[in-house]
Amino acid sequence: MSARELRLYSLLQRTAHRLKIEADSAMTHAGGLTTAQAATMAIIASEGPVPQRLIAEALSQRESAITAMAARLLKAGYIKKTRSTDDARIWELEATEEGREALERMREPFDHINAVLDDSFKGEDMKRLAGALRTLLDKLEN
Amino acid sequence: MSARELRLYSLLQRTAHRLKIEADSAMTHAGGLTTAQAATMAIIASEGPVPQRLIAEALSQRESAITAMAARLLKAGYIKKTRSTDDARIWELEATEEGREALERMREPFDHINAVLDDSFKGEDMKRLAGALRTLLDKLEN
DNA sequence: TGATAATGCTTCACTAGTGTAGTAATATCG
DNA sequence: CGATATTACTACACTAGTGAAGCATTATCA
Repeated sequence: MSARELRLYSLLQRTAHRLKIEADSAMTHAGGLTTAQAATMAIIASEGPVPQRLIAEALSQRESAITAMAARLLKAGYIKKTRSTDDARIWELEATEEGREALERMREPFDHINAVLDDSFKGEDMKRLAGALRTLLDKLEN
Repeated sequence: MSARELRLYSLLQRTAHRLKIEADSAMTHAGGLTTAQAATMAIIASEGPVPQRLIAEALSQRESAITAMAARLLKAGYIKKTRSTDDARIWELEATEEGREALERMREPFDHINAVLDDSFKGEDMKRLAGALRTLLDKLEN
């Protein structure tokens, strides 16, 4: 079976897209963050004060995407930006108390998404799927 | 192993995102279409004159997304829109000769993407991955 | 040390999607 | 038959990303 026959590319894209919609719906319903914002906040909250470049790397995105995202999170009052004292080119992002609370509210809807996933394929299959995705991602990131 | 432990959600999103970038790069290099445009064109070209609603369904998208995409494809001269004679609410989309040619040019870059996929996991693994994704997608679409 | 390169971020125009609120056109039903 | 609901699409404001060009700041090296 080839990727072409299985239409693997479009299957992957469509599944990721639908899953994102499901997650966004659960999250905006719980109030506060979108999935993209939650992904960014999760890094900022756990990694302490973190330069934008590292966030871009962690999310496989461009720095310009983080500039825009940081502006939205800043406007919402979820993060604060401060210049690094070591290197004046670097902006460090840090979560505010409000940001941490918003992220905390996302725990439940995110559990829902994980439940959908856990429900779809159990144990060995799940591990194999994760392994396959990781292999592919590593290949794509060289 | 749970979805949470494996960070399956973010792994899936990130992999889909990176793969899309790879595909878009190959396709725009070959000239003409983006992956999103190619996906839409593929349906229009094979399905003959097709109402926008059906394209939205096939791609798991909203109709407003198809309105916008159709406008871009129309502007590029790749499709034509005609009112259905049966039902005056329906716009039917059809590929122009130029559109078919552009789609044809995407065959090679798309083969490249499939090669990356075929290269990442062979035979049984591939089939299992496709099966897992399909299961999940079906569940999400109810 | 001083010119040049590299780095971190921003800006801009663009694609691509959601979701909500519309507008015609068609279907349905008392 | 006419009121009402449904359908197919559009318009709009928004999020979220790319990619290229540009601007300070820091690093590198002849």
